[in-house]
Amino acid sequence: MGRGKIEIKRIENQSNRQVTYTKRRNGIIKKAKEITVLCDAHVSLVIFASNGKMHEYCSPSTTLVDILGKYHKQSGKKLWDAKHENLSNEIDRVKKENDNMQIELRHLKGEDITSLHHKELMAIEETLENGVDRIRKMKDEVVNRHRKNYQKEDEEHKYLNYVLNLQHQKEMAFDSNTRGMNIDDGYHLKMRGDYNSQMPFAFRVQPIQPNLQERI
Amino acid sequence: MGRGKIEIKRIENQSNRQVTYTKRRNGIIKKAKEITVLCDAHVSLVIFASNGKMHEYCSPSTTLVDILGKYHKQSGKKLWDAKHENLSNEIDRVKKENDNMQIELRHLKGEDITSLHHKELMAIEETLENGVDRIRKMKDEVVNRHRKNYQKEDEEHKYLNYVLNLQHQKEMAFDSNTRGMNIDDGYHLKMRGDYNSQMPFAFRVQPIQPNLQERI
DNA sequence: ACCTATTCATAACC
DNA sequence: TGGTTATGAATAGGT
Repeated sequence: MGRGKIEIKRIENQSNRQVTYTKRRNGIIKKAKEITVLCDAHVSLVIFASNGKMHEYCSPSTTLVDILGKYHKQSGKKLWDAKHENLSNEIDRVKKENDNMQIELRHLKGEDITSLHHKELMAIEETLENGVDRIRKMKDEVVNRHRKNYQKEDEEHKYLNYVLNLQHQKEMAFDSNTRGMNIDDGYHLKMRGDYNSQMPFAFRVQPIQPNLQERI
Repeated sequence: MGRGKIEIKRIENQSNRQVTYTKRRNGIIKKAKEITVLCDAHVSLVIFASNGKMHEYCSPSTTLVDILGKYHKQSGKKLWDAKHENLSNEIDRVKKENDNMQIELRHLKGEDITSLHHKELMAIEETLENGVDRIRKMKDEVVNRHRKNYQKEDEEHKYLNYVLNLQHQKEMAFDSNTRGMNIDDGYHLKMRGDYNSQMPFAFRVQPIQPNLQERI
């Protein structure tokens, strides 16, 4: 139902999927409400979108817990015990995963390696060498990026200083002139044109080597 | 949708209500299945008819219990007791540990490092360098140990060969003597004292360079 | 249960 | 995100 028929299979386009999800979710909840009213049924509906967001509907004058209680009686499935067991299994599974990762981590750090065979040691060494390569490349990239930023900021800072200084000089000159003094020593004549070539040397941008030990 | 529009209010006619219930229940369950597939949502649907009969739908690869677990987390409503909560907490804890290790592992392998600061990259690099050092030392140790073992075994093997050979020679000599022949060519005179210095050169242990690519 | 006129839900488009 | 509309789907009422 819609402008075209669609196959019932996962919608690949992410935003289409989201839109369809919202519309259909509303549709289902509407239907759930209707059936509760029309047929006085009791409905519990819990929907999780793929992004993890939850929506629920529960028929009025009931609660999910009530429904679950009834479910428990009717189905004979013991939700609590099952829940228990599930959780325990989940814990075991995750812990095992944990252990494996722990071991891998230790190996990469060169710990607990006495019992390893040569082939295994070689594999670990390769992984480590790859890692070092990548890390070093990224480090270089970070340093370069930072250096560029720093230069840019420094340049701006120097320029600002220069402009402020110039303004100050002018104010000084103005003050002197109002008092009948002339402090034009030829210095001010240079203060036109592009700021970089005519700026006093002290204000020009210098290549900087930042302290690499500091946080960047 | 039907031959006529109906108001959404309780259907008074018992059998109409029953029929409508069945039709709509199927409709809702179908919709639930569809949204599950189309949008990979997770759905839990429990319906009780007014006569008390229950029907449920739960998206595949999930269980009602799972859904309830997620429900519990999202809504904060406590559906079960402290025991379960403890287990849930344990899972959360272990999973978090998992995530952290996962991240550390990735970093050591040089993955997902674009957002890291320089200081962090340095720390990782150091860890990796330490790891490489240790792994290489262990590798050397393994190779040396293996070489020694190999030499030792080889030595024993050669010695055994020598002894067997010697015995064979004696038997040959014995055989010859019994037939009145003398095959003592001076060779046997050397066969006393330590076996190594007096062994024919071909039997002496040679340093061996094993193929390091093979499993040791 | 099945049928079908009718209403409804919604896919595509904006 | 929210509104519109052409179209296919769901279903009310009848058999």
